[in-house]
Amino acid sequence: MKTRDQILESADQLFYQQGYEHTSFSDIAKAVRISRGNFYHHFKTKDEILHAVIDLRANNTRAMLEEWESGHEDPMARIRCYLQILLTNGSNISLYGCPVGTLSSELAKLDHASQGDAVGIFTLFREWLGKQFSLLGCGSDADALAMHVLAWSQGVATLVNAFPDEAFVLREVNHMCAWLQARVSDPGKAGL
Amino acid sequence: MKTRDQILESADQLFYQQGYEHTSFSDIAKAVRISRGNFYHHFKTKDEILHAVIDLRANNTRAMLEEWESGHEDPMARIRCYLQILLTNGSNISLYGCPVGTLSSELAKLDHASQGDAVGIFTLFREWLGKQFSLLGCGSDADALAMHVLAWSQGVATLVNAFPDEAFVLREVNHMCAWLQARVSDPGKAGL
DNA sequence: GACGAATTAGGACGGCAGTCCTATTCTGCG
DNA sequence: CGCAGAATAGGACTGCCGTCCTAATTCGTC
Repeated sequence: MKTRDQILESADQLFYQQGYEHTSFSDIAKAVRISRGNFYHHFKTKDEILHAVIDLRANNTRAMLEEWESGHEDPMARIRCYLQILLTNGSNISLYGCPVGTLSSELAKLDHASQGDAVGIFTLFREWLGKQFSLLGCGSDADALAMHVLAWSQGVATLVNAFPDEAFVLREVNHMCAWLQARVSDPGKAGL
Repeated sequence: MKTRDQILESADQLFYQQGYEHTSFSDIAKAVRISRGNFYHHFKTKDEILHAVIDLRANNTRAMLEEWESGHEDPMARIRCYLQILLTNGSNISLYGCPVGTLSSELAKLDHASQGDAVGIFTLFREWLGKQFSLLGCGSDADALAMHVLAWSQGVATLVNAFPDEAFVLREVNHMCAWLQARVSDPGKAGL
């Protein structure tokens, strides 16, 4: 495996676990077991690493979304795949929050130039969810529904990070699935 | 106004806008227009300032909750007060996110000793909301409903920070109010 | 007005951050 | 083998961080 990729992989993980600003070159160097000075050959600045990490995450996200799409014919089942991450990634989320949301929030506070790129990952989910709702015949509500699902899952991630409680996540995911079912089968009754 | 209080007020604001770690002593000194060395007389460490800021926020929160409680007889109206902050504080939230959620997330990543205190502010809202749901006759569901409302609002705050869009917040708050009404008047139909 | 305590200013300090340079080692290819 | 270019190690450099000290000033009280 190329050193550059190892750096990216470690940076990706450390940025998630410790935050971007709190992660130093030394931290990454220690993780990759490489000398500090060697970085300069692969990345000229810390911002450049961040940019590459966001790119990596975006590509991974795209691949995941495509996988869900090719794995399920039913758009509802696809959306459930999205909701399931809260459970399958539960332990990480309760420790570090959602990788997309926390990075976006941190960069917003730092007024960092890459904040837009981080939001871009949100946009991938937003448009993908919107597409699924369109396929379900939600028409002009599709984007609003996508935003609603995004917000819901973000909130659960934030809360479980504050109050680690697996039962809470399970309850909320079930609630979301039930709402999804009701909303699609009878748009009037389920609100929004 | 006492210097100590001015420091706290500025630190409170800067921690919110820039994050705890990204805010330096110099930043606060500049805001209060005080010499850097003077800090040591009021606070021995940065952690001590953070602790005092969290205390301040907790007290402000308690006061706000009591105000809502004494201002409205109807528990539903009280809960709506909570939901309204998303609108009245909309511009700050879209710029910096929720003060409670973002601080809690940051401290979780820093593995900071005060993270528990920050979560304590969440707990204030949680228990207050739970109390209102109890008064509405939700019995053993009260805490779950409180967590649900908390998660919902957190998610909206995170999303509007990523996608500044006032219409989205308005839509979600209306949705929440409608859900609240439905859930209380007919627990079975509205789910959870 | 004088004195002791509280407050303030200014800067010293050690440490680590991000950046950048240079000398050395590795690697692929004629 | 020999050589050019890539990759690596180690450390120098500047600058800011949090912390802490000391001297000067202000302030309340007798």
